[in-house]
Amino acid sequence: MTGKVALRKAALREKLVDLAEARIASGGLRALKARDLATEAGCAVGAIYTHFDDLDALALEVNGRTFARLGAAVAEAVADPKGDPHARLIAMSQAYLHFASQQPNLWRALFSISVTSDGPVPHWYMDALGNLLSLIAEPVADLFPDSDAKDLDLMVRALFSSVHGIVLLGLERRISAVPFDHVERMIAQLLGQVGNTRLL
Amino acid sequence: MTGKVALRKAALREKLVDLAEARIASGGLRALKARDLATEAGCAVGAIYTHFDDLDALALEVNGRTFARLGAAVAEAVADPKGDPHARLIAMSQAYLHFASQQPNLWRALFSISVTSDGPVPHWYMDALGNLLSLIAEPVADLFPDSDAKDLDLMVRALFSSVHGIVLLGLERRISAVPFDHVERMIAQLLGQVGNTRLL
DNA sequence: ATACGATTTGAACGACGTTCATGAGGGTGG
DNA sequence: CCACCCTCATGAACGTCGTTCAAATCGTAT
Repeated sequence: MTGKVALRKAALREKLVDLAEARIASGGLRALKARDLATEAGCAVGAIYTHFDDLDALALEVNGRTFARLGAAVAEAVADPKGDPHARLIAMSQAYLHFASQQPNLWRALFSISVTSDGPVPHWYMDALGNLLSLIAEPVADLFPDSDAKDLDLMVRALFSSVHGIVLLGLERRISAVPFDHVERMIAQLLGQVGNTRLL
Repeated sequence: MTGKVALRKAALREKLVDLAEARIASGGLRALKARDLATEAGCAVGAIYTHFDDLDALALEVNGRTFARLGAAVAEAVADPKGDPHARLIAMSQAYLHFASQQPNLWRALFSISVTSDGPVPHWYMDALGNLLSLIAEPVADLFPDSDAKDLDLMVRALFSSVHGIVLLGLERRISAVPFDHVERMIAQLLGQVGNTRLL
């Protein structure tokens, strides 16, 4: 039975990730403190560092979970591919907006960590982003049937970045005192413009 | 002569802002440390706090300068209003991109501080943003002559946020391994799509 | 039962932002 | 010209943070 310590170890690890997720969700990345975490988890501060290189690594683990849920939420929004390309793009974007607005701290952490940390991007990060982009690629390809793959890829990235920017600044009270449904309208307005002209 | 101490005081204040700007420019907001700053300025740590409430306030002062330069750069890009609305929008956006790419840390600080700090937004912040938005508003109004002011305002904000998002993610090596001129193309592609259809 | 190795402990370390009693030095009224 | 005052600069000190590490703990294999 080579498992008793392994089980405890795995349990503590998961508990730490759970607690870290809760703390980030409620107070943002800044609320992730080693001592608080250890106290709440019922272990010593040092124990954290037998499971994670540092707190950034722990936050990255939380980001992994968050990104998976985000991807699922967006994928679900286009699960059955009925509707014209515009409608699908808008549905995905609004799923993105809703996800971001319902858990702003977790969502923001997705993009804050990557700025901070210096190491290589984790594989799952690029994978998750790739999945998101490939979801967008289908309706975009329908909108620009005559464009080559390179232009389409740029347009997909441009649209993702655009929606991301609208959501980012839209959720920032300081910048846009814009109410929530205005953000929805901005997204719909922008995406409604796309696809009536050849690229470039 | 009620001025000798006032001069020294003003000089130190400006020196602190200069040094803070240089440190943020070279190492990001994280590189703004009270002790380093005091050492380089030739004063004691405590002196910083006679001029600024805290380091955030000092960084905010730097942001004020940065935002002014950013506004000037974008305004210069559309100084003489020849060219069609698309060309003007693209020129402004690429000025924005160039500014952000040439001083990424200062540019990022513009949007990092506002997330962190909790107080009310400084007046100059909203003013500077308003100026930027009004610059965009003119070509956008040309592109949508039949739309009402409310829709136009939303479209202006949507376009600003979109370009901001493209620049933000485009400069983030981790997310898009996209070379610089691809970012230019993404902006041109997106903006080229806008204005051929009625809004909403 | 004993010894080993992995895991946990929590005091300790260095760096950080910020504060505050103390000191120094121009501005001002006599 | 002097002495008082009051503002500003000083830098040691405080509390908090992330992180480390020698020592203790405790399954587990022999």
